[in-house]
Amino acid sequence: MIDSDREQELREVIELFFFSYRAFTRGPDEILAKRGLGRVHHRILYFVGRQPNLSVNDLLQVLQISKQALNTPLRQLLSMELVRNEQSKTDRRVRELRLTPAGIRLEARLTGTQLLQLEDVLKDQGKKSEKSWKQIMRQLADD
Amino acid sequence: MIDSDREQELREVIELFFFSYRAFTRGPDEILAKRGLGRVHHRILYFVGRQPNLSVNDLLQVLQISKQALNTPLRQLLSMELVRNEQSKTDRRVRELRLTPAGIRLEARLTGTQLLQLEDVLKDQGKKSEKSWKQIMRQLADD
DNA sequence: CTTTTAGGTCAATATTATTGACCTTTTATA
DNA sequence: TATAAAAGGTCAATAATATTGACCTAAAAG
Repeated sequence: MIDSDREQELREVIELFFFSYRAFTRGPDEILAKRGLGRVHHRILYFVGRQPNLSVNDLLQVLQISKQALNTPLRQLLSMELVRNEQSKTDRRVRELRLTPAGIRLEARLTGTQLLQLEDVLKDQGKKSEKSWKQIMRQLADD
Repeated sequence: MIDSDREQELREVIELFFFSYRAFTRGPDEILAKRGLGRVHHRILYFVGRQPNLSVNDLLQVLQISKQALNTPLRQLLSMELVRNEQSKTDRRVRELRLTPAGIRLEARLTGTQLLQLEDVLKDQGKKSEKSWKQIMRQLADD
């Protein structure tokens, strides 16, 4: 059992998690909405940008969605020429995904709002706080 | 413009945010799914529990969803007798929401998984890290 | 040569959300 | 007091996003 005062502190954490996550996704969401895109499109652009030549299967592992749920938004990004799709040379079943120059630009705009948000907050808090934040989040993510 | 090494550090933050949020909502989501409930039901239970006698309008402000999107899950919680709905004495247009004993128990189970997760992580990290985490999240939320 | 893997796509369905319209009850105000 | 505004509720149509199941090709692995 958790002590009641302690529980109140932890409930603050829960609420901050909820409100900050919402604030953090608002920037990209607004830009996406203007183009008729959704959060999954951003996630695809983000992870393909971070790791070029990512396979479709790897992307599915990261996003934890079904192949069919990925298919539509990925196809849209391909037909908008924001993402490219090339056959791997080592295994020709595999499609390696990369961002096109336009894809790189859109990803930079989307993620850019979040980078600015973070830079703005973290410059006030110091390197040590940032490390602590990451440690906590890493442990949560590894659950 | 943001320095490229700095950008990599901030992209780590973005990814940790994504992965930790997903891990953090998994516990309640699994319990909810067994009862045919969704994340909104948890949010209703959570915020009504935190602030008993919350009005429907106040709840809408917090959740930032439409009245119609709240209506169905709230009605379900009322008919399952997890939430109660009483006319305010000072303004009889207003319905004050409260958890029933069963609602309190379910909310405790749902939020309980998150409290345990947090307690487990934060006990390793110390009070100071916890304060830093909250500071950062508060600033993000207030954006 | 057969099986498995990677990828793709169609169809049916489910969930969750939206906007718009319309209703009652109650309070506030011109 | 008559009327406007606020709080709440609900129906309908639609949209977005997801699921599962089925089935297909191409290429690699056994």
